[in-house]
Amino acid sequence: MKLEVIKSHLQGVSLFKELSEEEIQPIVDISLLRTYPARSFVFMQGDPLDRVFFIHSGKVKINKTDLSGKEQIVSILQDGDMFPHAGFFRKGNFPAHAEILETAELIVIPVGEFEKILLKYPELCIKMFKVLGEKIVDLQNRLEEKILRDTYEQIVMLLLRLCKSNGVRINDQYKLTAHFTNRQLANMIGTSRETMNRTINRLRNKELIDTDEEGYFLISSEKLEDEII
Amino acid sequence: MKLEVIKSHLQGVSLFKELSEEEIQPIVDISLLRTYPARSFVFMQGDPLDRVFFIHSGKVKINKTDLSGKEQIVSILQDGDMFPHAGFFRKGNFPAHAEILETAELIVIPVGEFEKILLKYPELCIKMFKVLGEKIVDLQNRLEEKILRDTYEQIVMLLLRLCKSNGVRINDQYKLTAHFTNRQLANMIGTSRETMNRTINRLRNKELIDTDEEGYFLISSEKLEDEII
DNA sequence: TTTACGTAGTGATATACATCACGTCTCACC
DNA sequence: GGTGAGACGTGATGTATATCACTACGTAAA
Repeated sequence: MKLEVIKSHLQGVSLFKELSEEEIQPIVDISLLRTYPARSFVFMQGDPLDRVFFIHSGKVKINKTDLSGKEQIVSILQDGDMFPHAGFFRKGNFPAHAEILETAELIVIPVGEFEKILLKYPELCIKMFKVLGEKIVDLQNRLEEKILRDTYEQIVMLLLRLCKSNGVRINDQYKLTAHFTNRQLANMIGTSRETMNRTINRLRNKELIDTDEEGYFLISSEKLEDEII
Repeated sequence: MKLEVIKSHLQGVSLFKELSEEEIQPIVDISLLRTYPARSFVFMQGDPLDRVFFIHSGKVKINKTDLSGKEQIVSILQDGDMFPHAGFFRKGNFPAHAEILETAELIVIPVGEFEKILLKYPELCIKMFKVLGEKIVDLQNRLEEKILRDTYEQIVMLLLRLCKSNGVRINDQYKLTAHFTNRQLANMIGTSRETMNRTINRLRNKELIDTDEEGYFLISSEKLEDEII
C-alpha cells in the first residue's frame, strides 16, 4: 500500500529517524511520493517556497547561476537529505535551482503542514535545530576555506567534504556514491575545469585518489588530510 | 533593580521581541548581565559551547585565524544580535573567536537553559527558525559572491551588506554605526588591505561613498547597487 | 622630545590561476 | 558509419590581484 511505502521511506530520512510509530503517522498522512526524471527541475530559483522535499532515491543538484551563465553548485544531495534548509515560517522563495541528476523519488510535504508538525513535536524541533546548525557550520567552513586557502587546498578539502556527504567508507578509503565531472567539481568551489583537471591528476599521481572500474572516486582521506596541515 | 534592567535589555533583542510579559520572565530569570572590556575575548574557537550571548551594547568581532595568522572576519555584531548561531542540542565547541571591539554589555544564558526555554515556547522556536534561516541564506549568498564575483563587486556587495547589518538610514544614505579599518574590511572578504584601500578610494572618487566628520562611512546604497547589475 | 606602532596611501613586481586554443576519446543518435 | 556534443587532457598566454617596499601621518607611551 502506498502509505506504507511512504512510511518506510520517511524512516530513512535522517530528520525523522528515531521517531515513534505514532509520531511518524501524521507526517505520512500529509506526504506525497513523486518520481522526477533526470534533467527535470524540481523548482527554479525565485519560485514561491511552498513545499519541502526529502530524498528517498536519486541525486539532486542545488545550484545558482549568474547572468553570464556561470554556475555555482551549492550541493549534490542524495537519499536521506532534505531541501531547502531555509525559508520556513515566512512566505519566501526558493534561493536556488534544484535539478534532478539521476531519476529521483522525492517525498513532498506542503511547507505549511510541515511547520505545524514541527511545532507539535519538540523532538523534531531539536533535530531540526541540529540539522540547521550543521548547515551553518558547513557553510561557514566553506566560506573560510574559500577565503583563507589556495585552490589546491580548496580542492583537497572539497574532496574530504564529499567523502562525508556523498561517500561510503570501504576499508581505509571512501568511495564516492555519485559521478562527478571535472566541470561539476570546479563549479562547487569556483575554479576552472582545467585547473580542476590538472589538480585531480596531480592527486592521482600522488596516489591520494583513484577511480574504480565504474568511474567512482576512491579517496584516501587520511593521506589527503596531510595535504592541508 | 537588576532583573528589571535585564528584562528591558532582553526586549531589545530581536529574537525576543513580541514576547509577552509571562513569556519573557523565565528568560529573565536565567539571564546574567555582564560587561566585557574592549580587546577582551568572550570565548576562543574550540572552547566548549556552554553559553549563548545577546548583545545589549558594544561591538563584538567574530573571527577565525589560520596557522599563519591570516584572519577571516565572520561578522561584526552589535546590539540586538545573538551569537553563536550553531551548536545547540549537542555538546559542541565554539566555531570561532569572539573578541570585544567596543566595551560591551552582554546578556549571558547557559545553553542548556536556553534550549529548555526554546522548546517550551513554540513562538520562540518559529523566531529561531527564522533567524537561522536568514543566517543560512546570508552565508550562501556570501559564498556565491566569493565564487562568482570579482573583487570590485565583492567589495561593493560587502558595503551593501554592512548597510543592513551595521547601518542606519539617513535620508538617501546609510551611515555605518561602527568604524572599519581597511584591513578589517579586507579580512571580511579575503582580499588585501592594499586592494581594499584602492577600491574604497575609487568608490570615493565616484562619489558612491563618503566619510562623515567622525570617520563613519556614508554609503549611497541605491547608486552602489547599480555597480553590480 | 623621541620612539614605537598602527594606519592610509601608492607605485613596482611577482604569480596563481583563468582563459584560450588545441587534440583526443566516447557515446548517443540519425 | 558519420556527425555532433560532452568529456578529458595539456600547452601557451593574459591578467587580476597579492605581495613587496616605501612614504607619511597620527597617537600613545617613555
